[in-house]
Parts: sequence; structure tokens; C-alpha cells
Amino acid sequence: MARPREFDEDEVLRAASELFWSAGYAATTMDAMAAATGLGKGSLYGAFGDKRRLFHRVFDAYCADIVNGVSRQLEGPDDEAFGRLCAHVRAVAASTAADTARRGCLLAKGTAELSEHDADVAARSRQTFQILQEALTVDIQAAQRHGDIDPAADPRRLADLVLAVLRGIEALGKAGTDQEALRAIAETALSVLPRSPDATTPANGQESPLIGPGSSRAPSPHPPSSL
Amino acid sequence: MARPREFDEDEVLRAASELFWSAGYAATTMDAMAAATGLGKGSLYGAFGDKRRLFHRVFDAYCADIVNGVSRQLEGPDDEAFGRLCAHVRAVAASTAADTARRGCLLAKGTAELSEHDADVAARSRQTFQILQEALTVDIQAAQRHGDIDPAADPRRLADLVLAVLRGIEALGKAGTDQEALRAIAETALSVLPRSPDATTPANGQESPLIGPGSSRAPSPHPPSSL
DNA sequence: GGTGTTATGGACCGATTCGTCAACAAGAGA
DNA sequence: TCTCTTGTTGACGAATCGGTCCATAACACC
Repeated sequence: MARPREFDEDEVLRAASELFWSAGYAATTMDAMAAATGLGKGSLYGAFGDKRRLFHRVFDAYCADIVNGVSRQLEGPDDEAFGRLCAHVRAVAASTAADTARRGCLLAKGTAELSEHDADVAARSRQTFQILQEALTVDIQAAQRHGDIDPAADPRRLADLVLAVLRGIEALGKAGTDQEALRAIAETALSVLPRSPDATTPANGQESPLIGPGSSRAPSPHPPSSL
Repeated sequence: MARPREFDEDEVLRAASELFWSAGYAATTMDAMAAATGLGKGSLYGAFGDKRRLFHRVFDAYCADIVNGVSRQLEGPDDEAFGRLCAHVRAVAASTAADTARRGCLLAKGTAELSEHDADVAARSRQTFQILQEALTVDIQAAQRHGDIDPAADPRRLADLVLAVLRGIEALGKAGTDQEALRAIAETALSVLPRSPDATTPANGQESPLIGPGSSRAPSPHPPSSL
């Protein structure tokens, strides 16, 4: 019983995300936001409230996307759990290495810029990492059941370590660490995980990459991950 | 043969660092900077140029401090190299855990906010991580010579992994991960490093913390690290 | 004391900031 | 077609931004 909206909310949020993502929160102007989304400022404010609320919408959606993507990547049967973990770690390294614009990850960027002064952002990012940690824990437990990871190891602590390595890869990638080094970190992290004595799933098709010439690496073409 | 400055440049840079550190670059106003440093805007611009140049000064000094601190922590005889590595990793976790204000690390924050659009910041942060990696490599090589770390492992790759874990701890700390978990990540990372079969230096005074109840941890009071 | 040089402080400037508002447009129901 | 509700637009406003400028101050040297 009123005039319908002329824009698609998801599309606008996507455009807003791009802008916040590349410029950061403080450096993004609402005029630029209006230009990027194609909306007038009135529509923008009418639909999303102020700048902070718009960022929260964008940030929440981004976190949800990450959680969904990672959960989907790590879900599956026990006998492929270790392979999924390897694939995920490699995918993060590959996508970070592929980010030649060094835009990094909005989750990391937003957390770094705002978590100190914005409790909502801090809570959301903390919750996101918690969920990622749980997904990794579940996968590691599956790998333990299947005999790929030492069942005596604490799966939660391994998951925390893997998550830290992943975030470290992201941080180093933003600093400009070269692609080979990023991929090598992923391989090293995987090779250092405590394996079952009778593990059947290899980390990759080669010898343990930690020992021997460090330059040879698997080609491993992975789908880009938005993390 | 002219009027001398009334301020101490290092003190002003410290105050400027505090401000950039807690608010970020874009959200810091030069009026607030003048207030925080006690200088008039004329003096501020006369002494340091514009906002960007001032940030570069602050950022460079911060990176230099980190490099100096870490280098000092990791220097020493071979027989204590592994102990120094453990102490350093624990110190970073402890200082991140102690950062209840979640201000994080200016290197990480500045890199996240600016490296995409400021080549100088990107180069400086990349160089800083490179130096840290080399310091870790040298220390790990020493630990290998002394027989604490598997001499067959590639020390550079282990150093990259440790560096990634350290940056991951920082990132997770800023997201609000609790102190126990941060310390546990440090312990887990140390415990998965490939040890020499006849290693003499224990990672700590307990059994391997990765196996068994994950809640018990060493007290380990470390001096705060500015990282 | 005079002079030359640099430091200081804050008034000031044009540009830009976030957010508002009023005039107008587009549909749904009567 | 008229009304009512909501969406759209960009001009607008008050505040703030980074940066400049100038009157004044403080020294070193003569």
C-alpha cells in the first residue's frame, strides 16, 4: 500500500561491503557510499539508518558468509575429514596469496579498526571466530576417529592453533608476504599436526614438505575462499 | 642561532603513537593530535609535515621498537636458543592477553588500515615481518645446532610458521579471545615443533601440554612485550 | 640592544563530514 | 481518480576536517 523500493537490498549491501572493505570504516564517506550503491543519501539513511548501523549490517553479513562457507567446506564423512582440513587451510592460503590488491579480510580489518571502540563489532567477530573454532574442532575430532590425527591430542587446542595460523596467514598476506611463503606456511602447519601412528590419509602427494628442499610445493589449485 | 624547540620530539611521537594506536589513522584528527601532544597545530605541522608524514614517523618508530625488542629477546648462546624461543612466544601471548583494552598492535592495525593504499606503510610492515622472520630463523638454527629442534627441519619454514602463529594470536586477541585460550595456543604451537630425538631442553616444566587435560597450564609470568 | 632565525599558538580557510528535510514520485486501496 | 503511505532525490546545514598563516616569542650571535 505504498511505493515499493527500487533497489535490491542485498545488492546494496554488497556494494557497501566493497566500499567499507577497501577503504575501512572511518575513511568511507557516506557520499561515496551513495555513489557506489546508486542510492540517494535519503534512501540510504531511510533504509539502513546511520553509517554505523549500515556497517553492522555489512559486517554481520560478511561474518555469516564466512561461517557458512567454512562450515560447508569442513562438513562431511570422517574418512575425508583430514583431507577437508588440508584443503581448507590451503584454500585460505591460496585466496590470501591471490589477493594481489592486498585488501585482506573485512573481518580482520573491521575487527582491527573498530573492536576497541565498538562492542557490537567486537562481539560479532569474537562469536565468528568461536564458530570457526568449533567447526575446526568437529572436523579434527572426525579426523581423529578415522585415525588421521593422533587421538591423544586435544582437538580443541589443535583447532585453536590452526585458526591462529589461518589468521596469521591473513595478517602476513596483508603485509605483502609473497605467495610462495604463504602457501609454505599452510603446508608447514599441516605437516606439523600430530598424526596417528597408522594414519592412512597423506597430507599431500609428496614427502613431508617440512623436511628437505623447501622450494618444491604441490600445485594444489583450490577454489577461491572469501576469507 | 634561533628559538629552540620547547618540546621533546620523542615524547611527542609517543603521544602521537598512542593516539593513532587507539583511534586508527583515519579516525584521528589533527586537532586531537595537537591536544594530545600539547603542541599548537602550527608547531605540529612545522615539525612533522602533514598527517601522513607524522604517521609514517610513528609507524617507523613502532616497527623499530618491535624489531629491537624481539632481536634482544632472541639473541644469546645456542644452548638457550630453544628456551628463548619459548619465552618469546609465551611473552607475545601474555602481552596480547594482558591487553584488556584490546588495543592490539599498531603494526597490525596500521597494516590492516593502510597497507592497501599506502605503499610506504606496506613496505615498512613487510620489511618488519621479514626481519622478525630472520631473527626467528637464526634462533631456530641455533636450537637445531644445540639439538633441541630437529636438524632435518627447514628453519626458515618453521620461523614462518611461528611468525604466523604469533600474528594469529594477536588477531584473535583483538577479537576478544580469552586469555587462557591465547596462552594455550602459544603452548600448543611450541609443543608441535619438531624436536630432536635427543632434545635436552624441555618446552616447559610439564608433560607435553597438547596431550592430557588442556586446562592445566604453567603460571609463566613474563615481562610485557610491546608487540 | 639590535638583528636574524626559528618556534609557538590559535584564528582562520575552503573543503568535506554526517545526517536531515522538503518537494516530489510511485504504487495500493477506496 | 483521489488518498494514503512510503521511497527517492539532492540541496542544505551545522559541525568538523586537514592545513595555512601571522603576530608574537625566544633564543644565538653581533
